[in-house]
Amino acid sequence: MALIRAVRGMKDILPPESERWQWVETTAREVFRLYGYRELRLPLLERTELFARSIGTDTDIVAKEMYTFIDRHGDSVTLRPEATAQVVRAFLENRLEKGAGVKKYFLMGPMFRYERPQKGRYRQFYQINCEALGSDAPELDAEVILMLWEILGRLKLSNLRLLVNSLGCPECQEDFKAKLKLFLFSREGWCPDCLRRREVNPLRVLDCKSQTCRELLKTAPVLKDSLCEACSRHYSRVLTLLEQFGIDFEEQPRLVRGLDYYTRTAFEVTAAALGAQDAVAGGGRYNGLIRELGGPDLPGFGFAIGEDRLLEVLPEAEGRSADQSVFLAALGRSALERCLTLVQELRGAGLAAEMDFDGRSLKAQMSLADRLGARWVAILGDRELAAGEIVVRDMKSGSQESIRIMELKSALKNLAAAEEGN
RNA sequence: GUGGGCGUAGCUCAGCUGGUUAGAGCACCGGGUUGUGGCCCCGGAGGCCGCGGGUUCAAGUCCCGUCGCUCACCCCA
Repeated sequence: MALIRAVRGMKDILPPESERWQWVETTAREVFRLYGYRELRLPLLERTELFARSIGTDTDIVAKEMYTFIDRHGDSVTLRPEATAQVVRAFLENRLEKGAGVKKYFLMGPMFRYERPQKGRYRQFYQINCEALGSDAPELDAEVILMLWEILGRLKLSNLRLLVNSLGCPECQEDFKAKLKLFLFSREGWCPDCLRRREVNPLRVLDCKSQTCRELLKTAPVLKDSLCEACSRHYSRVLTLLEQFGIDFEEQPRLVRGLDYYTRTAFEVTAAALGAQDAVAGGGRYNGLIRELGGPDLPGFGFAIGEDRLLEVLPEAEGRSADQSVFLAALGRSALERCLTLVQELRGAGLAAEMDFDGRSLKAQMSLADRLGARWVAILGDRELAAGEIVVRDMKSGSQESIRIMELKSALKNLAAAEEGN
């Protein structure tokens, strides 16, 4: 019978890889805590109109990549393709704007987009999201980017590039789009995709990968020149702060974002090792979004880390759990009985402890302990039982000694603590 | 949605121009004597060669189709 396979574009995350995921998430949580960000846990399913209204009907995400279906009640619902829209929805629905100061949230979990899978792109993929609502200060932009940088740094990621740009406010964008369109239609030789883009979404021509388009774009108008006074000041303040924070960044005047709601600061973190899908994180400011979704006119800033991609560039050695576990090897029936309670005592003391119930030979149990990655093995046979002792073996060094059974718990705790100190 | 590459053991892969019972390394199970893992030695189990059809005396090998994986385009985290 043919086995049932996972749905296309969706993958299982298994040990030991899952431990690396935990480590990434734990690290991010810790940094979020330091900066005052608190966790939001939101549904995977939202009403379809939420994404249509926020992301933009003409974007690819909404036009052809959403998992949308009609539920049993006849409502159109969609598996979230990104997080910002639903964070804003929850923010408004729960009246969180009444809170004090800048509202800072993070969220992690799966997102869904119906795309053709490839390296670094899955139909169910994971994001670590961060959103700060309620301030338009350039200091906030810079601080959030700094926080992202802190997370990436703690994860020992290197060879990353931070690309920054400003998309301006809707007025600047209007002005720029007009100039750009004029330019695009005054030149010949665009690739077929760009011929389409210059009609539908001219900004996207700017990051076309085709060689000929790039050549043509060299004389294209630059967003920066179309920024209004206020947007321009905001942008340069952000850049100054990033410099002060000692963050290496590159201005990327052609960086645009695929979602309609972005304004002013936009940024992306890329990793060359990833191949075509090289953005590990991306984000920016979205000053009109909250009002667009029916709320007050509040500004917002946020980013998303592509967790799957991040894991691909995470150094191999990082995030592996250290082996600190104990294996109890019992010889004979009565020893096994004694071990059953001992193993629980160890766990009660916070030590990871396991044993075998099948009455295998000591050799087999030692071998098992080794393969399970036990750091220490405690051996209990008739001889030890009679003497009230137990043998503790260090699996790394191979040395072992006999101690009182009563002292097992404290002895192992000391060993584990000593290990931790190194 | 479009294009390229690839489907042989749990994993990574050999298998020459079609020719007998399809191989290796790693992993797994057992053994190398009495109560001690890793290393070494010996043995074992494990494959409708993705699936369907065709050509042929003969197909893992050639042809067609199909499904899947993968990389790239598109788009994005």
